[in-house]
Amino acid sequence: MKFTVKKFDEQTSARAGLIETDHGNIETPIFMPVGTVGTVKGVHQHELKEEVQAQIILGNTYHLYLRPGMETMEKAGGLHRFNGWDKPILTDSGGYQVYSLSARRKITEEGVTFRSHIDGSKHFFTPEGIMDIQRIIGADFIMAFDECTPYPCEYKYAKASMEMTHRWLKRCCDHFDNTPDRYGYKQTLLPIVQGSTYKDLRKISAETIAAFDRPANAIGGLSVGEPAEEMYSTTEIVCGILPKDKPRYLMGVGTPANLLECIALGIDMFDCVLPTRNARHGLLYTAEGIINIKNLKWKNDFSPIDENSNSRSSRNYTKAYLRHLIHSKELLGAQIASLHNLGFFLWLVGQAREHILAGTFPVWKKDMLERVQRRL
RNA sequence: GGGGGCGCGCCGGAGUGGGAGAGCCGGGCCAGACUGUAAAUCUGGUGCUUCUUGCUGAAUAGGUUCGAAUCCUAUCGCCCCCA
Repeated sequence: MKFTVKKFDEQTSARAGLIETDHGNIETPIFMPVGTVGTVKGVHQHELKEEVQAQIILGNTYHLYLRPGMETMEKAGGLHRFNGWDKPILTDSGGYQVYSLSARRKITEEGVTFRSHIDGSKHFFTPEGIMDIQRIIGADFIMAFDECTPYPCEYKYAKASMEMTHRWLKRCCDHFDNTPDRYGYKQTLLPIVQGSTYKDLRKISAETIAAFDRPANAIGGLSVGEPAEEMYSTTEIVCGILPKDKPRYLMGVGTPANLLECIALGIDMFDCVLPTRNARHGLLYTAEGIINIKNLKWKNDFSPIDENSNSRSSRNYTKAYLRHLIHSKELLGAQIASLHNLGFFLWLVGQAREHILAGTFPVWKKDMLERVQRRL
């Protein structure tokens, strides 16, 4: 993997860059659609490419390990071959499931035991094992095994958890560096900064992570319920420490406004389930504001869903029709809405990149920030 | 034509068979939530009102009773059986 910053914004910490991988290039800042179980819910791979213009998608270690399982993944020749996506893939390590499935797991220094949410069976994951699994999945970007702490989180717990995540990172790196790339293309390991919303912990964690000197770095433990201002101030501190010449990935973020603010703070990569989940629930993001397509006021609105969308279906189908589909729980509704939201998220980061390159980012961002938060 | 059964809130269902419930379970409808996906999920509201308050209310109209969704009469509607 190679990262080149094409341009630093003069007034903010935003940058436009290029990540080169064996599965193709990624222009940053970038939004990465989440495809937990090997599919971005409701969206075909060719639609991700041609309409959404996604450049990289996610998969999830915990979910893919449980189903279809590593035997199938290995026989398939990795996730790219399995799901037919030939561009880059990043897999989350299961660190988020340590948070989201907290009732079903037990953490020890050695690793985490999960009781499967599918059949209740027990599975023990170590940092080393998590590296092996992601190698087999064949992710271009492999995430370190961490603990994503909840919000709020007591200082004492946040500190102990962060220190354990750092020890796990050492184990991840050692094991990763002693195992070969699985399918003939380069795999890259990303460490994750933790420390909850405590500035001193975040500073320590960012310095510790930076010292590992990996090709890219991630920030975790945010977008777990903290106020947006906490997210921004924490991101700002961490970005001030993580090296400028390496990609910075803010995990699990976020809303269009979050993306704009965090791009300005120096984030290059984002992922979030919001555009796809909210699409299925009828919430649409547009450059003019947020639409709850289920609302009565769209019942007889026969204008296009979004005439400026990247997504062909958003230009061709009407609001009234999409409202009907979502109301009727028709699968096509979820598909159209997911395409729409992902198309918008990718358009938004693409525009951010163009304005950074053109030197017009701050002005554009100010205007867009106001627009995307409106309720239509 | 005769006999029997049943009628409540936007719809369906259960339940009750003199001491009310604007109650219960579905659904619809109206809103809200959702951030490295246990989520095509979850939460709230859905007679009127001055909305943490009162009021009206059990097909319709009467009646019995201290008190009726419940018992009686008539009418209307639906279902079943017999002719």
